[in-house]
Amino acid sequence: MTYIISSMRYPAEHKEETRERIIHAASRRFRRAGAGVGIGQLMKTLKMTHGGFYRHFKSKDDLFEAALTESFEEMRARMTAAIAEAPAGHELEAIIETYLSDAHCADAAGGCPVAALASEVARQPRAVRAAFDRAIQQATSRMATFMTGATEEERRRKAGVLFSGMSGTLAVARAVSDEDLRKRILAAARKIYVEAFAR
Amino acid sequence: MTYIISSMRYPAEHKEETRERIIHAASRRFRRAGAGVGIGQLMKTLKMTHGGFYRHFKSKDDLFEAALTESFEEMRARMTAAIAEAPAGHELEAIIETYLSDAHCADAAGGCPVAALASEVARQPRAVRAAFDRAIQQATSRMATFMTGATEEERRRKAGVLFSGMSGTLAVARAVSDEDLRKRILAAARKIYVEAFAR
DNA sequence: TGTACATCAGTGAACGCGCGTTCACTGATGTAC
DNA sequence: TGTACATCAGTGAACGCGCGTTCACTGATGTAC
Repeated sequence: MTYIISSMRYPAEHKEETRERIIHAASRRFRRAGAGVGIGQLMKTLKMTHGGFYRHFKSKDDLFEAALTESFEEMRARMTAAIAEAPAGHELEAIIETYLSDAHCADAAGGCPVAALASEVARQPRAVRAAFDRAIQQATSRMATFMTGATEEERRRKAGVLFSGMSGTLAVARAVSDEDLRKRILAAARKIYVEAFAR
Repeated sequence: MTYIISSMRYPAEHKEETRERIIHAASRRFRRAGAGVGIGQLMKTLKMTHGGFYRHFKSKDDLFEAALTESFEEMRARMTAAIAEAPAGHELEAIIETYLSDAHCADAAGGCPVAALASEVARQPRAVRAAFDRAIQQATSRMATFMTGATEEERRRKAGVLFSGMSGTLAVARAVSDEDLRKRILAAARKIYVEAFAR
């Protein structure tokens, strides 16, 4: 297969880099504005034209799937950072406080894809939803390591409820138009979730 | 104002009935397929043409707001029925079991608008979001009457967290493609929420 | 080193389509006399 | 009771627009010799 690689006109990284730039921009755009974002608009922000898009993805759904997966990875990295900064034994508290922070609420583009897109994912084709399954299970497993509970199964179940619950609270807080109500929703949830899961 | 009423060519109920039929169909469609549903498609299901739509609503946003409000009312009625059937003292349990039932999960069109539309409401114009605020507060107040807690404020806060949390869990369960995973998510949430709030 | 050539990421016109909204109209109805 | 008229809910053509996707092309690049 060496001859295929050696016949490439551009360095192997070039195309891959463009692909990554598209995915990255898309992952932010989709989270901010929903799955209805157009490919034309998206490529324009990258100073490219829409035609080139199809050198990288076979369809918009294909991109959506890649962008969704990247969003989960990005979220995972954010949470890893929050956990790293937390005092030992307070990791779950840090997860809850970070996830339900006013900052995360204000930053849908850089935030959790579940809070931003869950109801739209339900209407996407199978491949996208299968990617969602995998990402959700991975995130839940990870969170389970910080939960209390006698069995792995119990910790996983608690983590799943906490995660999906927090995503709903964040989605509701974002939908609300009154600034004060939004802050109260988040504050109440932080308090109750910390008491229920991290004590 | 009698002369205005007496000058109407159709009985006063006729126009109002059509308006209600549009809102009702829209509230189901939006919940099932999202805010992107077209007015043409919608009117076709009512065996009407798109042009007539504007005799009843000044814009699509106007309809969306009305449909959202109706969805909340419908949900409220469903919950009232579930509560009425519950043994005394088990009302909150009934709310949780009904909300997180497999049946509710499978019926987005007839279910909770928060689970179906929260992330899309965040991108809607102010008027729609203001209607969402009102509906959420009303639903939370209602739910608070079944919560334990020393003060009204505490009961309200708990109700808000439970409600937004359950809506997130339902949204995630719907996004998931694996039937088994979906059922496990719902079952875990029913168990944990009942233990945490209804015991 | 210099030149001819092949590759292919990206361009931009074009496609068919459905969107939200407007508007001149139709025709069933109720009212006036 | 019968007829002329006014109302207005609903029709359907038309508008400008943006969508996802295709495709002939351009032109910068690396390779071959």
